[in-house]
Amino acid sequence: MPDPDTPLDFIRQIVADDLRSGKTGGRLHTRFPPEPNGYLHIGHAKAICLNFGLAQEFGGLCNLRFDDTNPTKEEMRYVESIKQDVRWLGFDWGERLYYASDYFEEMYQYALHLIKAGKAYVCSLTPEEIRQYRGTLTTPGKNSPYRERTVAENLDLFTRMRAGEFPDGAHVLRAKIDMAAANLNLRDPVLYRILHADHHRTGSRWCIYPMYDYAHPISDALEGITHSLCTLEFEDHRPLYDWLLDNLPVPYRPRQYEFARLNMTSTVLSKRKLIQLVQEGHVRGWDDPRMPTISGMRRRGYPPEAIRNFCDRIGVGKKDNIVELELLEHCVREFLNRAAPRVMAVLRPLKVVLTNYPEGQVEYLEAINNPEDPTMGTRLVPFSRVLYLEREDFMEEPPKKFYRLAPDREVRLRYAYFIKCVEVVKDREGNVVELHCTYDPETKGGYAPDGRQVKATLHWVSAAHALPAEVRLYERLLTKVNPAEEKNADFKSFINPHSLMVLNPCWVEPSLAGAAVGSRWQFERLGYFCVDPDSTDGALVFNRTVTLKDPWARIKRSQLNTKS
RNA sequence: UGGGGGAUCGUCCAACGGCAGGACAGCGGCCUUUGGAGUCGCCGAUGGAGGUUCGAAUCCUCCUCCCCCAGCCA
Repeated sequence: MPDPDTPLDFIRQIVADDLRSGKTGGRLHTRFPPEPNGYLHIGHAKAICLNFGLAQEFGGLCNLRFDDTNPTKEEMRYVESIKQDVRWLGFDWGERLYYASDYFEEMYQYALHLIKAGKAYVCSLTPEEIRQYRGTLTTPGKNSPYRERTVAENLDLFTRMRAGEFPDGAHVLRAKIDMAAANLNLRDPVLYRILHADHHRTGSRWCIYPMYDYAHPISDALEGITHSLCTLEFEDHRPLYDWLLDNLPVPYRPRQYEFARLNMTSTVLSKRKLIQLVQEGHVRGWDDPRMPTISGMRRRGYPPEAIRNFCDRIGVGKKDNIVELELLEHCVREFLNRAAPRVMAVLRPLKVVLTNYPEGQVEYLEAINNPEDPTMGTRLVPFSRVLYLEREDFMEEPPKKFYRLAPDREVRLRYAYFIKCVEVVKDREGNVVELHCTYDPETKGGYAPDGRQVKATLHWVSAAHALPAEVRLYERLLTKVNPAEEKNADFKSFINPHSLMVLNPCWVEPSLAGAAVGSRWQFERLGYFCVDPDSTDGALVFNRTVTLKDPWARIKRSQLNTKS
């Protein structure tokens, strides 16, 4: 049971009340019902955490059920990716993996029941005619001319629909409710359509397929779902959900509750738009680290713990929302700060020669793997005469508040020595290509015996020992914070042309040799990085998961702003 | 203009007739061998108008604004 001190969202409130009152026989049973027609994204993660989380918290069960009622859009590969993503997020459906298609026969029998009760009929209007007969938001619809077919005729036609006697679109089965209902969903909704299409699970066994509105309440009832949670746009469908359960001899009576779907800044979460990004090549695939998909986030290095924590923090309500991406990034940093070992890597190398360091000498310096967790131990990092430093860590004419290396200035190299820049080497165009520095042998380990201080500590790698790597940096995929706000514009015009930057070669410390694909590291002072599956034996590829918080970047920005 | 929902700091979520609180973001201090992390502080909201009440974000009335619905998609 949940901690009595933390406030419950409205769904948990309902569940707690129902459990207390015995309304559901003391049972909680939820389900996560994705359609296998695309990859799961962070919005699904919210639903997954809600449904599975509820079951965990209240001692209930949560099923994984594929809502596979439209064979023209669904594929087995999506089923597999969805299972993998749910599992990766840390949830377990036990033996309760179901498919709406498992219930096709029961659904068919229930349809027969409705027909016999005079509550469903076969309609032979064309799709276009059905639309016209439906009326509009403000005007009632008209009864279909086929509405009064006899039970016998309906039974005959529906049986023959199943038998494959008719082409796609020739007939549909409709519920007989009320063509004048203010709620369009009640204007004799279509229950079954003819689709001569192979289904990824039932093959060619069926050529009529149930609609979502018909299949969902039956699936829920068959599985004994107590609380059927869905998003707000289905609120209008609840009267139909209830109508079907009231008119069918189902073994259980579930209830539907609706919550607000997740929106995030600088992000699109509609399947249509995501599939467009993939198919038109705006990203490298469903698992592109810039994608808000679970697989994209996994590849990017977002830990499942962080995603779950994010879902806890955003809460569950009924009002439209747009959560700032920064909150997700905060959750990622928070987890990785505790979990990710630290290493040194130089993304934009600037060669530095320590002119007074003995040629050919190598020292192994002890470095702490994670200051947040001493049990993670230490490692040895090689140090020698020629190093790479981060280009950004040197400025020939340092502005105010720039504390890093500059001509004649002394800084500390992490775990190593104080060094001082004595000469700047440039090419013919005047670009800085190399620095000559001296080191102070008295400062080994990074402390000066005379007590003198430096303002900055820089990361570095030894040129002779470092491993080459490719590093991919990611920025927001979209340039608009709230893409949905721009109603008249194509979201693709907001695609950030600089969302991916590939850096190569970068140099990483040798301890990273053989780092496992998917392993997550903090590159000191730069951010968190994750080994990409594109890595090969000889060349590591890293994705930047998220940067560290960077006050200097902020100062730079404000200095730029005040100048302009 | 039909029906269904929803409005609390910039953002997300609390407060369930009794001091509007937390988180993220932003800003500032302390600390620091990561300008990281940590830590302290500041900024900052009940859509509007009436009413009920000793007392209203919460109850009532009216108004305003936002979202969803006219697939044989889910």
